Amino acid sequence: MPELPEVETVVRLVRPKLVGRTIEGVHVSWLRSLGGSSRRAFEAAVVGTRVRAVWRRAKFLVFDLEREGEVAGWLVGHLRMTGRFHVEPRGFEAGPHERVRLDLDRGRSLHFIDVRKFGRLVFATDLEEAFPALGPEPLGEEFTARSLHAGLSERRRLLKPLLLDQSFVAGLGNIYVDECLHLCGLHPERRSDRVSAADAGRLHAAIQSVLSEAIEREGSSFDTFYRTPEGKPGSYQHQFRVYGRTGRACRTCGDPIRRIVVAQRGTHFCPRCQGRASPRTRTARG
DNA sequence: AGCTACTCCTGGTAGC
DNA sequence: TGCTACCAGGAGTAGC
Repeated sequence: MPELPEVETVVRLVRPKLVGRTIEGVHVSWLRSLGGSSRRAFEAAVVGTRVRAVWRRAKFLVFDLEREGEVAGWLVGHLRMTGRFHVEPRGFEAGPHERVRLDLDRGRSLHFIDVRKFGRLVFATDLEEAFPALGPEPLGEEFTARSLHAGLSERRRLLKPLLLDQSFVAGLGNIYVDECLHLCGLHPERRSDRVSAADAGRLHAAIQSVLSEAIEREGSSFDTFYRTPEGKPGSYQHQFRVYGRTGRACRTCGDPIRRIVVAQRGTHFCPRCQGRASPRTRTARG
């Protein structure tokens, strides 16, 4: 599932191939990938524009578009579970899962490929409107141990669903949350307001080190879905401490990794290294 | 405020 | 072999 490290990898690899290119045509095979726009409106908005910049916010990819030097809007992409971007020579056969294709100058095309069709490539004239409420970037300066501890303290939620909440911190997903919680030794069902400042500091450090290392390794590929725009798998999956390791030995203590379901998400953790969940009493009815 | 359930989707796989 | 049933999961939404 593409999370921040995978999206960052895609942005870095696709940027040099897209910046400066003009969009000469579009081909849409799955209308809903456009997020509610019609083919005609999308085409009118995008064809003839030039890509000025490619960047990332949370798990969104953003292409700044200009027309005759003026801002013409933005293309906002989200890979969700199975989305991929590839830049290939014109005529490249991207297969049955291509949803949108942008034909570029200099004989190239950008392919948006998405098996499960949850991903989006949306044209926006207002960036603020295009994004949902997003918390700080976990690798940005705003996100500190202190701010994390303050945020945890003012909510009363279970750690795992809170860390998955993009309005709390933007960019983590199911895999990296499990990895971060194991690294800092916190149970996914610990209540957020019961995390000490010291533990929040460890969690903060864990988030930054897991994400940075995953970016260095170009993300994680453990099934056929995520590949870089060069078609290569990432390699962070070899570092997984808990994700997908149910029943196997914890790399720290040797006890078996357990899988439970928290907030409808498969959740992997070491019962010995990650302590106890907070008791559920008094959380539901106050 | 915070929880669960449901929705969108398809490929893979378990069970028969 | 071939069928059905079910699962994974990011994020939005509805309802309690």
